[in-house]
Amino acid sequence: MTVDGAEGPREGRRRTRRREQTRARLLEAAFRVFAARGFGRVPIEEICAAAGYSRGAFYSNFATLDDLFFALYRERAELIARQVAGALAGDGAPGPDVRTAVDRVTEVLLLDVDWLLVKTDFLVYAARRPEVARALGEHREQLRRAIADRLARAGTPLPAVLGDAGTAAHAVVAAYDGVTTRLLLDKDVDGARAWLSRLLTALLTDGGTGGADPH
Amino acid sequence: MTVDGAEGPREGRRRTRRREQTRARLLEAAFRVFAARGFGRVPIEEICAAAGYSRGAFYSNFATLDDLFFALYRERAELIARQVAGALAGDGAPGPDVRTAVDRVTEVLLLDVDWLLVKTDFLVYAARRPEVARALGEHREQLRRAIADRLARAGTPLPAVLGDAGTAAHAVVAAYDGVTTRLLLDKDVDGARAWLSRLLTALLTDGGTGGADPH
DNA sequence: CCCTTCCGGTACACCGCCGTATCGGATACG
DNA sequence: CGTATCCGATACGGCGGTGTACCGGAAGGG
Repeated sequence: MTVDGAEGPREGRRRTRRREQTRARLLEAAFRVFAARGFGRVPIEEICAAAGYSRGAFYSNFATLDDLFFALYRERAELIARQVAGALAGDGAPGPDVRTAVDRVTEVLLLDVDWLLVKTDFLVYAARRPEVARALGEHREQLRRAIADRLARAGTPLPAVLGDAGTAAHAVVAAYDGVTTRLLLDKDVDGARAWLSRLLTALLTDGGTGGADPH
Repeated sequence: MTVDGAEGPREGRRRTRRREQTRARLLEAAFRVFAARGFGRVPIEEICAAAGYSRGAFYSNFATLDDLFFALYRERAELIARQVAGALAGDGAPGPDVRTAVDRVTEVLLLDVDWLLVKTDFLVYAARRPEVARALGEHREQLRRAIADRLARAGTPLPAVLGDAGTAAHAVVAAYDGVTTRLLLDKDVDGARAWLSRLLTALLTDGGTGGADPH
């Protein structure tokens, strides 16, 4: 009730230093454990152990395991989104060089199989929870729009079948998802990158040979 | 020890009538429950209840829940494979009408969201078990080859970027997987079908407008 | 029509994990 | 440097699910 005027981070905590530390460590450990064993097969204690804590720390920072999982996804997804946006915006003038942009984004998106594992876990998790599905859908939509913008900026001749940049961006996302599926099974990151690059070339250009040949 | 000569289905069971019945019912119930709640979140008893049995029936027919899950996937996957093969082989002469074949296969593959849910569960399950991943990979390879054959038989001009029919078949599978991912989130089967059709058209032809417009 | 064989129901013991309550030690503030 | 506050470790009760042992009764075989 006191009206101490300052900028006021007054809502909630006071002893935030240590807390954030452990929270971060828990999230990081959770990522490793989830990647290795899959969400839903992981007891809370295992994450705590991996992070070097006991369950008390967990219950002090998260309400439930779903809670942590959601937080984890949010954090990493936003990181990736920023990287992708950076890779898309950061290239030079709105040149028609879509290929370069494609390769750069490909590198960001298909970097880490562990992330793909967790992301897919999150997908099936979301698929059965309308609320979560909406959130995930919006996040994907965001990415899609970034791609569409970049495509539009390029102003290159998109194949007639795809129509506008928005549709083409959908195609790009679909290709990414498709390649991901295969990558989850054969774990061949380099092959997947090459293959995605080739797929995108096929989608975004009318003819023209190109793309690295798949391994 | 008696050598009764007949054709001899003598290995194992004798009271097979009832048994197969319950096994089938358990599998069917498991499919429903897994689709609704996801593998890994389902206690054995829930499946039994859905099938109208008690846990005794389960343990009499399966060793573990993983066991049942695997059997379930095998059964359904082979069913689908047969349907796809049929749809591909069953169309007329090796005409260049790839579009028709595409649409027909699309209908089979994107028929049932429940199946896609279970299939994706199985994917993440397999992604963490090399043995299972190999098996699943081989099954996909089989499907891929059927598609490649059909594509080769069509003898139509595939875009240069994709190269041979085998590569093009990979692209088809990737597109299917990609569309699946989105479908899991928005549950729009008709939209997904139209979209897949369009994607495949873009991939398999050089230019040419075509494909139903997405909803 | 008996009887052998097996199937599926029931009861039990066990274990893993969860969530909470409590407490000692660490940390920021005056 | 004292002290109020918070954080995370530990201990406990409880529940849910598993796997097994046992048994009654159904389904084929003769």
